[in-house]
Amino acid sequence: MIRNPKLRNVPLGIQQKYIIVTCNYVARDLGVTKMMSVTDAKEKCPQLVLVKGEDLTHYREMSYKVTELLMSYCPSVERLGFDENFVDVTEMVEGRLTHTPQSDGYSFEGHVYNRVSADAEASDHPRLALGSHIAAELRAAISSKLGLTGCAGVATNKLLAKLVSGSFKPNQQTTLLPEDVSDIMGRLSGLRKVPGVGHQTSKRLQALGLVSVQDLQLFPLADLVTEFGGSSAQRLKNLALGIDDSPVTPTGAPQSLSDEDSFKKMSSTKEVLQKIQDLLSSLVERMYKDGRQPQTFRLTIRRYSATNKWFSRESRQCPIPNHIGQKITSGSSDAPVQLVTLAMKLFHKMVDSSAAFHLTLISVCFTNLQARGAAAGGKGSITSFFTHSTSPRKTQSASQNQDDFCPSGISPFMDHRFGCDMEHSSTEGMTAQDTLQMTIPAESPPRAKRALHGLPTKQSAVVPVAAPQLQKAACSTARSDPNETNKTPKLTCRLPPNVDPEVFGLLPEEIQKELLSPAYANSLPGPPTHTDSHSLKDRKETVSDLDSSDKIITVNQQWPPGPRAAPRETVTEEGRPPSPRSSDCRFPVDVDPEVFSQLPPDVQRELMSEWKQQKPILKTPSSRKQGRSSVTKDRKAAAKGSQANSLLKYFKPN
DNA sequence: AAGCAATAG
DNA sequence: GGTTCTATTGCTT
Repeated sequence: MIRNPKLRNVPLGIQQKYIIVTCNYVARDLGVTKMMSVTDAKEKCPQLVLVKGEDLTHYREMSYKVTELLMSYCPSVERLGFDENFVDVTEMVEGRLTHTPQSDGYSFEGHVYNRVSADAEASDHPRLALGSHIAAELRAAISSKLGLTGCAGVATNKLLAKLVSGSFKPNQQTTLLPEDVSDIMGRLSGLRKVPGVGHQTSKRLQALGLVSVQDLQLFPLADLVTEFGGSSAQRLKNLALGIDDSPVTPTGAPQSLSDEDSFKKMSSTKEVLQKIQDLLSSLVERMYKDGRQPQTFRLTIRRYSATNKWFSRESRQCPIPNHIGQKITSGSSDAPVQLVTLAMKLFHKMVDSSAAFHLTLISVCFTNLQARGAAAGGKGSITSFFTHSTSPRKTQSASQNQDDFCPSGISPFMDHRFGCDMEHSSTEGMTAQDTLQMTIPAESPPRAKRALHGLPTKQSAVVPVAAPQLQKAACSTARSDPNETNKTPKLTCRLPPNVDPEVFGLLPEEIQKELLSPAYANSLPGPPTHTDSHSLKDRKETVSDLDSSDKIITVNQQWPPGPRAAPRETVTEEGRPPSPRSSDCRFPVDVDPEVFSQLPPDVQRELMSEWKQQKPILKTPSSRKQGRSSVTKDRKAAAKGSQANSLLKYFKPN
């Protein structure tokens, strides 16, 4: 993520608190590792340049840009953290397969695992070969449009795509052939290396005497079942065999937004209140920009205990009353105050503030995010607390449903998956790694007959992408002065409903006055009070300053032309989208192809992806297993429909 | 629906 | 195996 060319050849680490959470390759070569303490890192590498990274805003934004870009090519994108994406490219592959002449020889783009020359195999694996080309195209797009580099892995399922993506490291891609599944799994140094096997699981497996992947492959399923239960046992065994039938589940807009901070010690409720206020003011701002209305609020803490070092997290949550939720959505300046009140109630459910306590972390979280009806009163009228970064973009509710644009010839074959893994370098002091993963059908329409070392006929591919990290430049404005947290007991009798007198007493005087002003007396929507209207604006200005300054370059290391060579905002992009794309999707009947062809390429691509997306959304339910809890089951599908508006914000930049 | 555990980057 | 700051899913009550 650090794009400053001057930092490119300098050891760089991203610091959160006293930890180096990640670092560039220069630093790694000098002995710095991820999660190393700052002290150790500086010892190993005194020249190490550190960049603060606690604020994830810029990483998150860039991360979603990558996901959006991928979705514009293929809607089936599943995020994994901020820097990896799985893409199921099965349909793209099938589309290209049917539209390309048989006589065309296939070849692989990038590396092929365990192969030096794979040309011979390409015709044996036309889908994987096509997937490798798609992966290369996606990486090229990410590079040219976002200035990020990274790796990709192409394989027949998510597990394999992820594993193979790291085979050639930086900024390369590799494809895994089915005949090498057993090899790649067998080479893993231990069970812990299997994605999906975390620390706890590997400990339990070790207790059964299982250490290597082979141990697990050979272990009787029945014995595994007694330890883990049926479904977990089968899944674990499958993972060891390189079998993963989990679908690429489109991630869509986030299901929760949270903000947290950790510290050595916090032991007074005054500090707690202040911290919660700070966290909430930035969280509420994010929530407002999101546009959805949160239905539940959660507060979590981590306590320190002398005997047991760190105690795990505890949380309490509660519904958010509608009138408060609406204040968030509308940008009302007293939303944070109301929420602080809620939060303090939750806090007191966990902590007896009359006794001593020692907290090391506080987190606030909004969940159960509900898309607003595009209805009345919208946020357009409220201008106070925050400023809008995005104007109410095209609320095109049009054509929600035209289902049949995609190649009808694609029946539910197996899916191939392609995985890519990308390492990017970017702006100012940071490096991040992104991974793209893609899925593609492996065997074609005719059923796969080959047993591929125990692999199911189902295949998919995944490509990873990296998200850059930008240094945060501005803090959100702190609204209160801790020193003025004096009580004003006499005023409590006039407090509006929903305001806890005790909490009120701890609030800064300014806020107290605000609460007591006529505007709040009857807890009505109230006139815009813009006491804090500068908070967001400051942030935006900072960002654009960075964008236009010489220090932030949108180009990464690999681009010879110095700074800002890559058009970033200038999405004019005349490039390639048109030709390859048109074979992947058909026009709706009411679109004149000639007119379409004259649209700017990026508009073409966007329209294409919109049309294509109708399908997968409707298709999703069928690919999800039925019979589960029903509530969780079609959450994603439901979200797709009802959250269409907010999804635009995430997946349709301007 | 609430709270926590596990996994992941 | 925990450190940071997130985010998701599944289990249990």
